[in-house]
Amino acid sequence: MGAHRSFTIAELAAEFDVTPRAIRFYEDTGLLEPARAGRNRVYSQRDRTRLKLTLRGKRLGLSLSEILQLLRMYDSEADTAPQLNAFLAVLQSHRAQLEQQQDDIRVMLGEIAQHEQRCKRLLASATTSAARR
Amino acid sequence: MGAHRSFTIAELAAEFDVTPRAIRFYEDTGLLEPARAGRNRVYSQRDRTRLKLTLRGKRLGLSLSEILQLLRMYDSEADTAPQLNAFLAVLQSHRAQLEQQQDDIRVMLGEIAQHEQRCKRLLASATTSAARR
DNA sequence: ATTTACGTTTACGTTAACGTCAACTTGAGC
DNA sequence: GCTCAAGTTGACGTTAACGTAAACGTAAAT
Repeated sequence: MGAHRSFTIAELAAEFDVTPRAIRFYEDTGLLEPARAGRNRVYSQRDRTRLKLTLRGKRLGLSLSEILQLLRMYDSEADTAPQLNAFLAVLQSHRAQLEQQQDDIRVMLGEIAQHEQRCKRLLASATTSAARR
Repeated sequence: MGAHRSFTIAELAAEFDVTPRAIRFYEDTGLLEPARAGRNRVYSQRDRTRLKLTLRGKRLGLSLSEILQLLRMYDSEADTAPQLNAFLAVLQSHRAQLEQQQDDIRVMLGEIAQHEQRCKRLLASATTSAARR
């Protein structure tokens, strides 16, 4: 149960901490396709999932149109060999980009760790020299 | 030797595959501070490094102003305890964000792997069924 | 009956990050 | 002396991703 619950725009907005305006905007770009109850939008579990994927894509710096391409690819029924090969090519380049980001992150985390060490050393020496008085 | 080489705008543009316009724009925002030879810009190793850091930040989805803050923090001489603690707080939140991104990437790479498997299975079965004829 | 809360559409405003001219200047080569 | 390549400074244009305000509908609560 709750398997095909539905959501209002405000519920999704609260859950994912985005504005209703943003959610409607995502619909304009094709990322979401909510049903309607009269005028009002009704979001399915599928919409919720796509919203979650959208926000994850955004955190990684993808543009909305890039995210849309991904979502479309992922639930497209590619079956011919050319289609499948094209699909694979896109996946590869996407993977390469993610791996580049992983490297970037590793390097940055390393630098952060160094700065943290330095800060803590300085703080420690500051308090001990204060304590000596 | 080459230890404090200098660079023209075109050299940096070629090396990092960005336009001179972008590089000048980064200067406007404060990210770069090239010296001048008459009117012309002369970039030092330091500028080159900052450009590299800038582009890495961009790949991770940071805005130019965020990158500027980081660069400033990293070569600021914080020495009082309040400054150091503020510094540490920023580092922590930055680290948290990077770790979030790491998670996002892990999940996405997992999904990509699944799709790649599926594609390859389908391609294999397509060729074998073709070969059977 | 009328606030109040939540939703809608339409439309214009805004910020970031450059792209794209246009109109020079300047040094190197012919 | 002239051209050409590379650089310069404005200044305006563009795209993405919403924010914001106006004007309205509707259902529930007082």
